[in-house]
Amino acid sequence: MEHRLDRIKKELHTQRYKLTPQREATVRVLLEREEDHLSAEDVYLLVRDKAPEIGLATVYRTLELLTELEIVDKINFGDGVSRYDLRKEGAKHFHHHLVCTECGSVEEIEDDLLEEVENFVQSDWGFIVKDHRLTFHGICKKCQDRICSNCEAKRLVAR
Amino acid sequence: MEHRLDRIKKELHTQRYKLTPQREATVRVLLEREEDHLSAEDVYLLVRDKAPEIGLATVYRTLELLTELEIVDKINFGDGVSRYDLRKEGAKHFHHHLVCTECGSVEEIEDDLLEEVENFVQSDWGFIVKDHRLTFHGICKKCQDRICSNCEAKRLVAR
DNA sequence: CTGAGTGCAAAGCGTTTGCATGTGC
DNA sequence: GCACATGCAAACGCTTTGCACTCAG
Repeated sequence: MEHRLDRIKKELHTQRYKLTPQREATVRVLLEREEDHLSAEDVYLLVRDKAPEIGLATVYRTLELLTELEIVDKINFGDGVSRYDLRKEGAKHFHHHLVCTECGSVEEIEDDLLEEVENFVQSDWGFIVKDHRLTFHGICKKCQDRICSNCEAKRLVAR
Repeated sequence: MEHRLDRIKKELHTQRYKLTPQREATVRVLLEREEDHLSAEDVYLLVRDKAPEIGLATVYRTLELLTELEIVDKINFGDGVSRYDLRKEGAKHFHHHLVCTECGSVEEIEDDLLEEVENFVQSDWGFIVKDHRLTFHGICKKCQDRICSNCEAKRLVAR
């Protein structure tokens, strides 16, 4: 954890950006809540616990900066809010998301599911892939159990 | 074309929605510009040519209705605007998109690239997939030729 | 010391909503 | 005729920006 914070600090320094307490607090929040998919507002509220005087605009500016530096990914699940997701260290590709339409929970998939598909797009369409976004919408395990007793069966038959 | 319009009209009728000139004009625009990925504003401007008195709010309401009826898909490429894409008739799945980061052009891929991936998500994660969104960001063929003479070579080596 | 960074409030922008009016069925 | 649909303008929510002030390097 501290290790990753140091890396990010170093990256900021390398790019001639100043290391302000606000920026450090924001990065700390992102590291602590890595599993979540926080909106700017979420981050703002959490950072305020550490640094009460911080402004929402600064959080936006910091998140934009971190996006430019490719330290976080800005993602959008179609609900009108941008969410910010720390990039996994050493990850060659973006992770994918499973968004539950029942409870709104978001799971992450680390596996590289798209290697073949990207090769196809590159060879058959002549499109150089730089980045991708893959999100599945559906029903998570927990909600299946909650709302529907025969979902297990459904799951096996589905598609 | 007329055939698809009739189908949509019938669908509206079946669901007890009124067939107003505004709704018909909006659907016509979507049919005519099927290949584009129009924003609500885009649709509004095009519909206004056919029905000058229409209001932007009506366009939004119509697009929302068509989304509910699964006649169009609301998509979001992360630029802060919702775009509306007519569903292909008889398509079992959503098409995917190639967004060029150079010129902003959007190509569509009809092939079902995700069958295997969805099966994996369903069996290994117990997540019932209802829908997906897949977008690749990168450089389209045209821009490759324009900005970079050795892109052809790059493309073959890439990844 | 100096310019990058900040907080605040105001503005921007896409989208939604309240309400009086209009119109398909 | 009547409920649904529309047009307009105001409201909304997220995000960006202008500006004077602050502080990291």
